[in-house]
Amino acid sequence: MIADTSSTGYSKSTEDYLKAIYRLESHGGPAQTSAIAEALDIAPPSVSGMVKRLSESGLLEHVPYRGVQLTRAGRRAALRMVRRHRILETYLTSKLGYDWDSVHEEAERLEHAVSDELIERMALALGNPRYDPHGAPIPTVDGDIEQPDLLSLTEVPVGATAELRMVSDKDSELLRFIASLGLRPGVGFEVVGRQPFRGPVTIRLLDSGKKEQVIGYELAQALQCDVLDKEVG
Amino acid sequence: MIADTSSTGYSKSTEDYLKAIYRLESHGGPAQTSAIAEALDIAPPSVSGMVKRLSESGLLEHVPYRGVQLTRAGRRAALRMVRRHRILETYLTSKLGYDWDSVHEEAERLEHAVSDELIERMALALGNPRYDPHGAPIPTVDGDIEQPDLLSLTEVPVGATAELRMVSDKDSELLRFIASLGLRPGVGFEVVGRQPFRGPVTIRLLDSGKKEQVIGYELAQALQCDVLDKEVG
DNA sequence: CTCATAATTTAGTCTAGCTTAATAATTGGA
DNA sequence: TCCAATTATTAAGCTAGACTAAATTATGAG
Repeated sequence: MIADTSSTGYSKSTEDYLKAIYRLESHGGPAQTSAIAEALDIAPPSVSGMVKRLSESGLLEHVPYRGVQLTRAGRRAALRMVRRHRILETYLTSKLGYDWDSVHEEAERLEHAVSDELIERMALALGNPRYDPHGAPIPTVDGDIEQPDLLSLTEVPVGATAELRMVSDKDSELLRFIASLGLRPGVGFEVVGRQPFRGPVTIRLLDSGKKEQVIGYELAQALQCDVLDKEVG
Repeated sequence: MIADTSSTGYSKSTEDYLKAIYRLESHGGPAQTSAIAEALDIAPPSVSGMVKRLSESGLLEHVPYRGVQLTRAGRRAALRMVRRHRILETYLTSKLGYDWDSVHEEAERLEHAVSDELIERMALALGNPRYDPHGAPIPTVDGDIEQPDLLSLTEVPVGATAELRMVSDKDSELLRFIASLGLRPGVGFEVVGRQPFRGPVTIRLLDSGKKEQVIGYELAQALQCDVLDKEVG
């Protein structure tokens, strides 16, 4: 018997690989060995080995030296993990008082241990939420996931009104910082200005006193926004 | 790095061994290899190997061919797992609608993955409960555990009034069955009769219509009771 | 006290998943 | 076109934790 987890029979490692590959694929094209290694903080040869095992189990297809792509089964398993992770984050935040900058770690461990039943009970207790605390869409039980059409703040045109919709859950310092600026998913703002050469973006929040905030380029890149209204100047 | 879990650095296996050994010790004397093997459904030679590793890590003391005893550190770690398990069972039952006959499995997996922080948040949300849904005492954060002085139903004298206090969480069929008889921790009853030769025990419930129930010897052995009042006949 | 049986440990394997070192394939620039 | 740099793979080896088969120790009955 294998060191399996949450009742799928996949190991924790397998589940982590699938999730990472899913993410990489969604950023375009096949996932490269080095990118997987980087994402999981594992040496590249270890990835080669694991990729071989995963493709033998039919979870992905591997073209040597070219990269991997999830099969239908692989994608299903990956989306199941994504659902678990996001339901867990939502539950921990709204029912157990976790801050949005600290749930990621906890969910990262729990997602391998919870049963499907527990996830669905949590989802039910939450009223089947569609987004997690960072604004990321939660896949359905059937593995459907909304593909929101968002721009990073660096791409929102000056003068436009937009809404922050999604932030990565990975960097808790970043999350704490943007929360301190009054930014959370759902908060609207107007882009007041942007400096060239990867310079900062200035926005004015629409609520709470219409404060202006200057946001560095790196940070702005991490903020996924929905453009509500483009002021025609 | 080791396949560690909940932030203690101990592996899932280690945690399972400690818990099992703790249980066995509390049933008297040092835990024997074969008993550990039986409890964990593992072959005895595997236990010998693991016991060696655990004693090298200072979690237990091993006298070859005689058995093992937890060290202070081992007992602390074991009680931490017991606390986790019982808090989880209580939380799942009272906040997520699990039945008492199905929580054990879920808790068994989660106890290795949750952080101390999550356990304490759950405990707080529950009002720091002292007993789990099966009536078992929950160790404190400091590792103190109540040692309830109970008798199994087979030992409660005929004519006495008693209260069901604790049932093992391991056998979900048993749990379903006794629930169907109206028995739960806290339910009081009078022992009406008992047959010799490991025969059945007859009790009369004190509430809900004072129904009489006949309970087989095996089952009666599993019911831990507090004798409230011994009728002097 | 001795011997058979039961319990335990040792010896030798296996697998998953990781490592580093060495080899091979790909790609972009001159 | 060819070579250097990058990227990926193979090779060899490690650890935790399981297994079976064989050897050892303990125990209880005569």
